[in-house]
Amino acid sequence: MSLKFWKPGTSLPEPGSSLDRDTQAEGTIPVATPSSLSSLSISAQRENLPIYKHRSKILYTIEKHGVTIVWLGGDGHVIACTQPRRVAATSVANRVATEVGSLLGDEVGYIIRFESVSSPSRTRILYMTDGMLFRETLLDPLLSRYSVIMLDEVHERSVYTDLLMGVLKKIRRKRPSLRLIISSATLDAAALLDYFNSDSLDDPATIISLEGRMFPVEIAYLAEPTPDYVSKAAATAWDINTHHGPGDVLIFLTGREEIDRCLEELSEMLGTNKMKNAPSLLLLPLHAVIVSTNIAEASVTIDGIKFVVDCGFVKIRIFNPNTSLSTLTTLPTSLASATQRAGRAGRTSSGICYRLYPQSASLALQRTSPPLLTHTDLTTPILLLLSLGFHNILKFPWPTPPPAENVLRALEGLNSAGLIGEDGRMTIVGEKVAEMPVEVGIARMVPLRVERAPMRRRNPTIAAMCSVQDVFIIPDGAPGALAELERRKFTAEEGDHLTLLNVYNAFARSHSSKSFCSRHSLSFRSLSRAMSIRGQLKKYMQRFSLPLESCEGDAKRLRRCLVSGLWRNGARWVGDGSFKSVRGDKTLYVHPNSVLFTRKPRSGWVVFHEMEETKKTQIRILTEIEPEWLLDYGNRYEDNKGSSNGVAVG
DNA sequence: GAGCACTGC
Repeated sequence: MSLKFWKPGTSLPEPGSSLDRDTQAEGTIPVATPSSLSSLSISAQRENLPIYKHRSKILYTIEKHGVTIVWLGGDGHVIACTQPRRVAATSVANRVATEVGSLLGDEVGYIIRFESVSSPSRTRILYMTDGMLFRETLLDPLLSRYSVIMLDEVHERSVYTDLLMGVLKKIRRKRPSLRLIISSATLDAAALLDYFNSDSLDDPATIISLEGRMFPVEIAYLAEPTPDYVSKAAATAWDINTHHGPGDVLIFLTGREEIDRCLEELSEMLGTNKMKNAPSLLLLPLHAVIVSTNIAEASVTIDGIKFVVDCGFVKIRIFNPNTSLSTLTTLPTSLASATQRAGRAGRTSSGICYRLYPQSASLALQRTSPPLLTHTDLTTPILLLLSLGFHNILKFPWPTPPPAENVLRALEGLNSAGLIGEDGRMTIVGEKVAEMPVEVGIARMVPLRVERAPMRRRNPTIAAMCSVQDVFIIPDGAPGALAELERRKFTAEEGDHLTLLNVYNAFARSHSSKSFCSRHSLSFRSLSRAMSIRGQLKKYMQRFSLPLESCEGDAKRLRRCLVSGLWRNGARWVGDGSFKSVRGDKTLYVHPNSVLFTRKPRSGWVVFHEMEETKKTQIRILTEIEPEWLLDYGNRYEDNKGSSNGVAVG
C-alpha cells in the first residue's frame, strides 16, 4: 500500500470535500502496514534527506489522514501536533508552512507559551508544545476543536506528554472519532500501541515509529572499562584528530565540571604538541571539538559531526519523596540515549561513535530512560489532574505509574498547603492555583484571595523572579570578580528575594534594556522571561479580582509574608557558612549565588525557596527572618489541623 | 569560599 501526498504549494482540501486532490500528488512514499492501519511504519531511510524532509513527509500523510477524519467525523477540524520543546514547535511549523505554501499563522501555525502565531478560524495544522495542549484540556476537557492529535517525540516521555497520554486515553472513550497518532523514535512503539488500544475502540490509535538515521554510524567500544572517562574522552578526541580525521568531534559528558576538565586536558595536549610537532596545530582550528552535556542529544543539533565520543553516563534529577529533596545523580544512559547520541555522528555523512565502556557493559543498559513522571516532584502534575476531575489519582491511566510514595507525598503537600481538603477534593484556592500556569510553589507566592495583612504582601514580581534561573551571569576568573561587584549594587541586606526584586525593578526602569543587562552582568533572557511571567501572573490576579498592591519600602511585611508560604523551609545558622533545617535537622549549605553566601544573617534564621542535593545539600534563594515568625505560621497551621504537633525550632 | 543535567506552563 502507498499513501500519496499532495503537491507543496496547493492548499488543503476543505472539510467534507472530496479527496480528488490526490491527483495532484507529486510522489508517493511507501507505507508498510503489517496488519492494519493501527501500526503504521514509515520508512524514510532509502532517501538521503535531512530530518526535516522526513518530518514534513510524515506530516503530509498526516494532513491527508486528518482531512479524511474531518470528512468522516465532522466534530472538529484542527490537527494538533505536539512537541516537548518550544523551538521544535516553531521550527517545524515554519518548515511545514513553507512546504505547503501557507503563510505561517494561516493554515499552518503554532502556539507556545507567550506566543501564538495561529488563526482560530483558519489554522488547520497547529504545532504546539505538549504543555500548551495539556493546558487546553483544563478549559476544554474533550479537546473538541481537534479531529486529529499527534503526539511527537513521545519517546522522550516528558511530563506533559505522559499526562496527555493518560487524558487522551479517557477522551477517546468519550470521543471515539478523535484520531490519535503517536510518534516515537524507539522500540517501545508496541507497548504504546497496547496502552492505547486496550480499550478496543473501532478506530485504533496509530503509532508511527520513525526509523531515523540517515547515514550509517559505526560503533566502537573500549576493550576494558576506564576509571576516568573524562581523561579517556580527551585522549580519544585527540586520537581521532591525529589519526582518523578530518571531521568534527562531539563529546558527551555529564556536567560543567567534567566539561571544563576535559577542555583543560585537550588544551594541555595541544600545548605539548605545539612544541614538538608544529603541523598538528593546524588541524584543530579547522575541525571543531565540541564538549557537551546531553543538551546535544535532542535539544541542540549540530550538523557536520563525524565522530561522537560518548562517556555512557547522564546526570538526572531524582526526587526523594521521603525527604522532599531532589538529588542530581550520575547514572548510566539508556540504550535509547546511547543510540540517539551515536546518531549525532550520522547527520551529514557516515560516522563513528566511540563508547567509553566495554561492549559487555552495553548489554546491561536499560532499554529506555525512565519517564520523568516516575522520578519528579508530583505536586504540580497531581493538582492539574485533580483539576481535570481525576479524583482517584491512583487510578489515573498512567502510561508508566509513578511510585505510590511520590503520589502520596504530593497529596500530603497539597493538603498541608490548603490546596486540597482532607477528602482529597480541591479547595477554592486550590482551583485558582491549578489555573495559574506556573508551578504550585510559585503560584502560592501570588495573592489569590483578599487577605489580611501581611499575607496581602504576596508579590508576583518575586514569584516571577523565583521561577527563572541564572539571573546573574558570573563567569570564571577576573570577569567573574567584576560581575560580582555589579551584583552587589542590587544586594538587599535581607536576602535574595528582595535582591531579586531590586534587580527586576531596575530592569523595568531601564525599559527592558539589553545594554543595561550586559553592563550589570545580568541575563537579558532570564529577565525578559520573568517579565512575561509576571505579566501572566498579574492577568490571573485581575481575573480573580485582586488588586496589585505595591510593597515598596515595606521589606519587613514582605519578609513576614514570605514566611507564610515558606515556613516549612526554615533553617538556623550553625556556623562555617552552614545551616540546619528546621524540619529533619539536616545540614544545609548556602548556594554560592546567594547574597547570604558570604555572611551570617543577623538573626541567625532564614527561609529558603528550594534545596537540592549535589555533592552536598544546598539551599537557594534565602531571606533572613525572625524565628518567632516561623512559630507563628507553624502553630497557625497546626491549629488549623487540630493537631498537637508543634514546630521544632529549638 | 565555590557551582548548575534537561524541559515545560
